[in-house]
Amino acid sequence: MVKITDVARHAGVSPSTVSYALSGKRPISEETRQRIEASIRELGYRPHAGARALASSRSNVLALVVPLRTGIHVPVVMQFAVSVVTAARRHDHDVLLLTQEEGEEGLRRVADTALVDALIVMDVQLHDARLPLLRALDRPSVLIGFPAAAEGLTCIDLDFKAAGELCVERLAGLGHRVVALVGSPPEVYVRGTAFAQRVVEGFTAAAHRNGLSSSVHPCEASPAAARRIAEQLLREHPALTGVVVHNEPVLEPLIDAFEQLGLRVPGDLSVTAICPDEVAESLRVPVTSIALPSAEVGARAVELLMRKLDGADVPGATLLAPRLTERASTAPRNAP
Amino acid sequence: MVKITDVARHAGVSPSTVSYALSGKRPISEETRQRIEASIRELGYRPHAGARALASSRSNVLALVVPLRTGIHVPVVMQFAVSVVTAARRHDHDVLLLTQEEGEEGLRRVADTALVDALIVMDVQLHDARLPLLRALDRPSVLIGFPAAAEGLTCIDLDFKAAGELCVERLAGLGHRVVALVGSPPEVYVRGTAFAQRVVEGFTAAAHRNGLSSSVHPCEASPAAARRIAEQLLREHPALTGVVVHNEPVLEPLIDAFEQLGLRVPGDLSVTAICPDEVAESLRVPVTSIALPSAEVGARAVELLMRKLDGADVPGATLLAPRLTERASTAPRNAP
DNA sequence: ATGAAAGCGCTAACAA
DNA sequence: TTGTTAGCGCTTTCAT
Repeated sequence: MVKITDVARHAGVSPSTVSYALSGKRPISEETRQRIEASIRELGYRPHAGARALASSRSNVLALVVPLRTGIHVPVVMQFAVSVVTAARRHDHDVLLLTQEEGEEGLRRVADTALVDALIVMDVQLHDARLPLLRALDRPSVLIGFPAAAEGLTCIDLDFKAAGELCVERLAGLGHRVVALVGSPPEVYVRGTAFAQRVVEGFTAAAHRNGLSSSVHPCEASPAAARRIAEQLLREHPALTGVVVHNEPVLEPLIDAFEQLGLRVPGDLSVTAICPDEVAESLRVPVTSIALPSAEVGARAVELLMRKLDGADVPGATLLAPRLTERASTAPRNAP
Repeated sequence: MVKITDVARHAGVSPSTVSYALSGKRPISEETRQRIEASIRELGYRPHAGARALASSRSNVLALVVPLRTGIHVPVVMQFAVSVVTAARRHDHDVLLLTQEEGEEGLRRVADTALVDALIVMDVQLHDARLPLLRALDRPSVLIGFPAAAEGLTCIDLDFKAAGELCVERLAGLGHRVVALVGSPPEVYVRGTAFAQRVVEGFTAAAHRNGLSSSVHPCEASPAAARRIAEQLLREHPALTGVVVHNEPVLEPLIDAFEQLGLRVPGDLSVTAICPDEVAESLRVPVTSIALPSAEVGARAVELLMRKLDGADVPGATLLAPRLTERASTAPRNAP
């Protein structure tokens, strides 16, 4: 194995000069730098990661904790992971993959052994058991998602309020005047500041702003519940022509129910959803939707972490702008 | 930070004794071990990963290279990655995530900097550009998939021949007497020892063994080609009642074509496929299929790597037994 | 602009 | 069964 002293000897300089040439942490004369670079190439030198980590107390590795829960959309996770790796590489860092399963002990282990410099935690729950630990660790972290109490933590996620707004704006733009939100199961709204509530806020505010008649309907995640909601909507809001769905499992049965009740999508009813693109695309009627911008979330999470590692202050909350993808479930309102 | 000397002092022993107590590389008296363990707990000691790696020239980290190619089934990759992490942890190793995108330079980097001890490479192509590098690296690797020339490499994959056989056996067991294989595009068969050919071998051998009439049909990955094959099969093999499909993108259009031609699946025609479970499940008619056992492949790949790291010899080729999942596309042959 | 030298925290000979 | 000690290869003060 070729080491830094070999390079130093070959280039006729001291090891520290090679080190500084590599890190750029102090000025090196152009000529010396050239010689060093030539020696490095010629000898095929690669600094030993462990030695570096030991001497500099920086491993240049980030931990990424991925969820295993069923109900999480796997392609979203994968896309996210890839974007984290890509972004990390741009900053000369690598990514260590941890599974949720490892739990708090896993986080503590990679942090306390100095195996990683910082952590990215996906799928953060409202009352996540890992929060106290993340606050206590001596290395920075970024959470994907917002827990109920985010003080002292750095979080990033889709701007769900803006997403709710955007869905309504699009429906309004298509001429719809009566809209409904089919939301998450009731219990989701109960436990404090949830992203589900943010959707409701955005939905309601935008409906108001646009002078639309609107209503909000929490919905259990079952086909039967979807069917009931569809019937209720037709009964109570006969003029309804626009629906926003923020409840993945219910999306398909809901559309089916509407059609069985004699409403064509998008002929009689326009539907927009907040859900992964894979879900929206794969439905019988591909649904106009807003997805979590996973690649952007990953890249931004890494940027935040890098700034924290540089000792800079970063915002505690980062909200990403929603992007709506037009598909087959939306159309202009029929002439009355 | 608490270090090994702190633990040693606290326990009244030397640092090396603590080290040996931790690694088990030499016998420690029960009493001493107890004292050391107590000190470790009390002080909250965690060995520094970088220092360890430097002193022992083992990082206890494996690299996992995941594909980005479109056409690769993402859930399969993810499931595989999770099983690699889980298996690695059982052997006290962590997993560094690399993307295909990083290419050979990425492999060389993590190997030459001693960031990882060994590598797992997914989605190995028949003539993979990384093969020479993997052979030349000073650390062991395991490939998922078989390249055309696998000498000097350790590979693992589904036993595609056995998969071809198993499909036929199932159809034969259901009473089918005339079967066809709709295979990969023709060019796949041209370029040497491919997994596609292994399927053909198994299919043909099993058909023979069971006294079935059989035929093999390479097929382009397009709906039009699927349609043509369907028509051709009906024309040339009117008694056909069993089809094996080893061509993912063609699966759905092929079944559609059969039904448009008046054949019910599985009423008139039984279909089995070799494809990811996600694909098989999501079709209009869920298809009886054999999937790549990703979790098992991941776990086995790690085991192989561990044995190589221990200096043991391992087989160059590991073939995993296929497992067939019964779904809605197969039924006993109609009484004639 | 460069060099000398002291560690970083651990492992593994070598000794006893 | 345990201790002593010399590195592992690099970074970073402190000097010059």
